[in-house]
Amino acid sequence: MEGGFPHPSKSSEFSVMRESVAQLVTQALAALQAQGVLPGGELPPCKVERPKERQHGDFSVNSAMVLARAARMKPRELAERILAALPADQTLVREGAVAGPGFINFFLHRAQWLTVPDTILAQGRDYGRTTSGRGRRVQVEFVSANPTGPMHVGHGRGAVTGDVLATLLAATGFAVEREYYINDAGVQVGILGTSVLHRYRELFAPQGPMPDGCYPAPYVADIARALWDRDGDRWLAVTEPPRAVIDFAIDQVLGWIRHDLERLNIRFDHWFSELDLHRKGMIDAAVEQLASQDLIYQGVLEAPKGKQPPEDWEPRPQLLFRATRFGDEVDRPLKKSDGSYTYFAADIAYHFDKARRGFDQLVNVWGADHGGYVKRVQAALEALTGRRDLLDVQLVQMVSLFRDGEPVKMSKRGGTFITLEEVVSEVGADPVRFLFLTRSSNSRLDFDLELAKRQSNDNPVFYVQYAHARVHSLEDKLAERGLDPGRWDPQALVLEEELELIRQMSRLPEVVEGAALAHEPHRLPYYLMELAGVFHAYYNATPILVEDPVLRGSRLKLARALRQVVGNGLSLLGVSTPERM
RNA sequence: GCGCCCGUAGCUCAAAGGAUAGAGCAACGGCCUUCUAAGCCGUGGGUUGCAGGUUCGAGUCCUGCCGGGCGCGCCA
Repeated sequence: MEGGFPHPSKSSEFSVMRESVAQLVTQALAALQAQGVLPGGELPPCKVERPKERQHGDFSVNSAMVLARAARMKPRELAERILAALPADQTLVREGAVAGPGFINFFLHRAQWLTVPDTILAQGRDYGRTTSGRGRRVQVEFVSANPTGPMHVGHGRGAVTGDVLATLLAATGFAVEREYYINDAGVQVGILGTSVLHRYRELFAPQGPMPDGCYPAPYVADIARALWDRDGDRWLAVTEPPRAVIDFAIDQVLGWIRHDLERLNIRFDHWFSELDLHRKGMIDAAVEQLASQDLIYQGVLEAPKGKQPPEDWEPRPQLLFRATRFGDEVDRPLKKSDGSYTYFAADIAYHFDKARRGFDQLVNVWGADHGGYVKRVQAALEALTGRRDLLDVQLVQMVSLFRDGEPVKMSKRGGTFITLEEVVSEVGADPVRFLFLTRSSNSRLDFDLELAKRQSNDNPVFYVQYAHARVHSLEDKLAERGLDPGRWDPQALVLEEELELIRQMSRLPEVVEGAALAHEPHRLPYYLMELAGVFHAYYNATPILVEDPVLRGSRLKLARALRQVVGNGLSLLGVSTPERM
């Protein structure tokens, strides 16, 4: 970690201009260390940024401001020293200037930028990938919808978020595994079994109303009929649903869930069963380990203040985990009053198991209503593994459906509930995947079914895909007119718009890496919309298939590079790259 | 009561602690029919909820308020 830049470059491999600049500055800082201007050893981290203002150059470095204190110099003075210490024989930077409070702004040689299209085309589908993950193992757990009913759009958002995050991490050089945690134990799946059993009996004789809390939705009857098809009247005599019936129902629902995920092109490496945790004694083992660390006791929790406590609330002693030792607000219960484990207890065992599987990092994508669980799971993980930062939880806010700007009214009771499957069937996988990532996970998302289907520029998916298709139509047009592809000569590209397009195209690797490391997949769609915007503007203003073979060839290569960048970006999102639209 | 998330242009939202806070839509003004998309170009629009603090620098970090969402025990 020499020179104060967090990611020592491997720019020969990726040809990221930014890395090359970082390398240059690193050399200068090392020289200043040798001269005694800067203290030896590791320096605080500095940044190379893309300035918003063109007049601030191609790249901007903040080293002088960060290191001024250590150097006991004013930032601008130090900036001058850094500039003077740059290697003399470099061909990258045309000009370096000290500006503002002490930024060093670098203006690159035009010829350097003009090497980028060739680099992109040479790297092809690999352009955008980096190795900074260094093969470290990351597990992304996502969806994990209860196997008690069809997935809704909120699950879909979590599914896309987790899937793309996993893809981005893989593209950044991590070894990634996708995992689905099946909540096939506990009360809810029992209710599913009871509901199915009720509908099953109705196939033989009229029954009374469903017991309280059961699922009235039509899919339950579908499961009951399938159960009848397989087992006949075998379960007529039972009163409580046997495990075989529950398992049958869960399998049916999981089949739908897999199908829905498949339609979104999402596949998991592992499906992890909560029931296995119970059966294999893994919860007992985890709780015993906590007990051996004196982190478990019998205690009485206070009822939550502020709102009405539950009807049947009464203070009673229960088994508690000392989560407060690890930053949680209160100690958390491990067993219910009937003696069975809480969901939290199973989650402790589950995450303990993840840790023992040797992952360097765990990422969970959860619905925002699970936000209250983050601290306690992290607390338990820290207690069991000593690692505070092993788990990162990305909370995904809810999705609201709209149609032509009007909210879609949904009620489970009224039967107007719209499932993920219905949305995907109506608008297609591409808009769902792309549009679900057009907000930060922390923001609620409005999804307009009509907008998602629209083939026009106000639909971001169309807008980006169309940039890709446009280049292909240029190829068609080329053949149609009997033109040859011309010749590449960077000298022919003299327009500022062309340089700007190249600068934007050069950003893909840093956007991918940044989105992966920050666990913020929405950055990629935003980048692609901006890139597509720059290209569309260029395309609208500038004829590409011109008579002059040199100009034609040069602009065509630019367009082909653009197609590669947009295509790679869309592929990382799991969105198709149509050649015609 | 406590914790987490959110509060940014009329609307929906961006912005690894960086310079003069950006896009899309809407509004306003212009051009138009030309490598497929009633399209393209441009303009205006802000005390980043409020008040302090940290530092070279805060929409971003800290503290306290205001407003909204989620959660805090037997759902997962």
